Amino acid sequence: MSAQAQKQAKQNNNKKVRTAVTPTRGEDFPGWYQAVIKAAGMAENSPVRGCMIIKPYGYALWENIQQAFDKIIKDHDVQNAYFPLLIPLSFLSREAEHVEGFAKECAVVTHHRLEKGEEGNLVPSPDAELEEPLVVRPTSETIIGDAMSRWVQSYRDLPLKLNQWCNVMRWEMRTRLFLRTSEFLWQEGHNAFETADEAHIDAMKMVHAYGDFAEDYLALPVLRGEKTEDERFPGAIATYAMEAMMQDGKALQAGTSHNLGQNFSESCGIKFQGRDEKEAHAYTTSWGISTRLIGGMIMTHGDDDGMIMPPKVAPVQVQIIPITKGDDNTDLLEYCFGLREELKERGLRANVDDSDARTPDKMWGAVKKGIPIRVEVGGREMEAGQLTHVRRDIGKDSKETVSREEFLGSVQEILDDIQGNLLNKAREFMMANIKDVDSLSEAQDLYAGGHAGFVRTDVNVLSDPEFEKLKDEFKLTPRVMPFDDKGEKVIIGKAY
RNA sequence: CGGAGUGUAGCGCAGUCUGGUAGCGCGCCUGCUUUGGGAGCAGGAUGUCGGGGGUUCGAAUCCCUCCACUCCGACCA
Repeated sequence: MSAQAQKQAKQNNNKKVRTAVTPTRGEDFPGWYQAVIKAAGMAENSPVRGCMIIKPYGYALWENIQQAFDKIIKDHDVQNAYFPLLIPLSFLSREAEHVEGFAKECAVVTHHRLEKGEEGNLVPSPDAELEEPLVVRPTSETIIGDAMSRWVQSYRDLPLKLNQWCNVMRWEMRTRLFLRTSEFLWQEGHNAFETADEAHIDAMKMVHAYGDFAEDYLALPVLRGEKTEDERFPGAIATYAMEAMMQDGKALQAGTSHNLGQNFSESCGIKFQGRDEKEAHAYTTSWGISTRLIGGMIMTHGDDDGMIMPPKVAPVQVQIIPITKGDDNTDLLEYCFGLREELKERGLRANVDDSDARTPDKMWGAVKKGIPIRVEVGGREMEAGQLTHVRRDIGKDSKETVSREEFLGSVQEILDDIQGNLLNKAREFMMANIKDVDSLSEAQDLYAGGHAGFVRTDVNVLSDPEFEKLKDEFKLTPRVMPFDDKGEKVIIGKAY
């Protein structure tokens, strides 16, 4: 083959549009999801079954989520605290439904010492067995309830609003990075009130706090509403949730807020003397969001070139890539670092890629990490006091060369536009994939015809025997009864 | 816990049926040439072939045994 022919063959090959990530979403959605996480360097599987290692880039994203939502928590007059990782087994058993719900997925600590076994390996020492086994917290209602029972004596001690940022463990059968891991990071809020009304209002307030946060910060459009009885948190009288739709049309429960009524205050003994001088049990709520949100962001915003970070929580908002030439790039790097300083002064998270990687690799690295704005600076731009910038959400068609001043003046605006664009695109997708149907047979036809999204229909279908068949056939579950439909409709879909 | 499968270099795999000195691709390292959307050439490093036991002159390969993981189901933020 001649050099010319080789060049031609290469060009033809390139026409197939090489994606930064393989497989593509269309080829294999779950495979694509794993590849995005790997390509962006967010997390990986660990030697411990079902537990992930969150790598610095993924953890930086979590920290930004944490910092942003922590402010919101405090705006709701909730105080942060920390409770033990290990919960006495007897605590968990206090609430009947609760223990029933979590018993099957608990990691249990039974010993407090190791010794040399017969084969020289370490084994739990038989004479060091705990009198009462300890459970690695799957959630902390019971141990926080126990503390509250001691802290609350009078109606004057209420409301008591606590939150903790921590890890929890649920021994899941099948795990997937961020979406379902045995150990995950979350915040769990636990509030106690004097009246049923206050608890109801609080549970509602928090699901809306989640919904607003998901939309405003993560650009995740969500449906807010109540969970059906079957999908309720074990021990709750009502569970409210925000439900998101992934690009494959499946549902992701992105956050939940529970009204626990007096179930936990009775089983944990959270009682107080009321204004009427009588003894009463408090009304409690609990609410949580987790690292699962990261999985939701990936599957909502990512494309075949990898991650796309919403600017508000992006670990790096602007990646500056010096287009180095020859040996001495001192001036160019100085220009780039100067630019970074100016971006930092504007409160932005900017980074200069001065690694010795090759330029195209740096560019694709920024693409795969989903950094909202990539800035390229070469010798020519430096001379002219210019730079070239590209938006991740649009790609190379958005490439523009402007003066440094102009960029600095408009960079925040561009980031805001990206943030809005991501939310709008995701919202349009979700809305386009929710189909209203009047009957179960209509839903049946839709799914049989390959519908991959949600179906919205009358809540009465929940008690229809035909609904069970539909659920089984297409692996569907009732996701949420949206507040927007006043609880008269139910959203049905396939869940993660 | 049921069904299926896989463990060989950092990653992805071939080699196993039919026993005979450990292989390929990517990545990594060195050098030169390159560098504005995924470079080319040349050279190089890396392995208790999941663990233990057995058969054999000889085992990644055959036999026994244990272990781990993955996928499908049941469970789920």
